[in-house]
Amino acid sequence: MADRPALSRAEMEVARIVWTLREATVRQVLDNLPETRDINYKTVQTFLRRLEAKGYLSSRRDGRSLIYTADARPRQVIRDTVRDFLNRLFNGEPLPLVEHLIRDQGLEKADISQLRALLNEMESQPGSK
Amino acid sequence: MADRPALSRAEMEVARIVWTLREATVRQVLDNLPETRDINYKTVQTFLRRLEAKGYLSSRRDGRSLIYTADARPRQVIRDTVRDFLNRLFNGEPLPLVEHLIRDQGLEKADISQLRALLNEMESQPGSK
DNA sequence: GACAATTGCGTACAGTTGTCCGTTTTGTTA
DNA sequence: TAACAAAACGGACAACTGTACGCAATTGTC
Repeated sequence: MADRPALSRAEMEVARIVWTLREATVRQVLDNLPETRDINYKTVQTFLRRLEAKGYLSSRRDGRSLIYTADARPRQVIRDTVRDFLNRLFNGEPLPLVEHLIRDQGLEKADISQLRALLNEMESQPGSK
Repeated sequence: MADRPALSRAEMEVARIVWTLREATVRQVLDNLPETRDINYKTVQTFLRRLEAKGYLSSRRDGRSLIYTADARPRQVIRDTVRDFLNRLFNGEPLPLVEHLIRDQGLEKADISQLRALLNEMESQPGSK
């Protein structure tokens, strides 16, 4: 697990899409960004290039295009990113953020029951770490 | 509610401390940063200066020192920051982040019951938003 | 009052980030 | 096969970030 340089906000946004799709070209990433996100093809291309340089993605050629795939383990990257966010904004404590999400970020009613189920599940199992 | 330039990660870290203390000098912010955070007095000073320039804090003089206080509404700033984070990492959906926090960020057993209580509370009330 | 400590103020600076352009290469199609 | 469209490649660049120094002014201490 090489120690890679940190991801910027925009880089993370792009990397996540590749991870979700499992693999993607510049064009596909562009198409999968939210419509509200106004961004140029070339810009996305730059981010993917940088992500590869930083060791987060690999690329292979397919005809005229490059296909990017995960190199670092996404799960771990997300965990680290969230942890950093937690440290800076919530004193490192997850619960206050959960509370904030529930109270201030419009968690739906349906989500609540799903959450409750998750809590039950957690309780029946010993700390999974 | 002026449209202020976004806060960088480090700026946010510093701003949050001022908000928590309600007001603070450079020295106080420095003292309230986590011990693991190795950072120079002058650097903190720079951040506070920039935060004022960006319209997030005001300062008033008290003898030799400057006391910084909130200018923007912290609640709103945090909400916006979390929302941005959510958009980039979790497709804008709060529930997956909550799940991540519970599963992957070591939520304690005690937290679980507290969370359950919160859920009950939410359910008894109509959407607060 | 002299000296040390503390603070503000101005300044600096390399690295990162977000954004994109111009040129070249490579499949595709008339 | 010549022309076209779509990509890559490589370069650019201003703004922002994180980090901190040096100096002067203020204040506390002996």
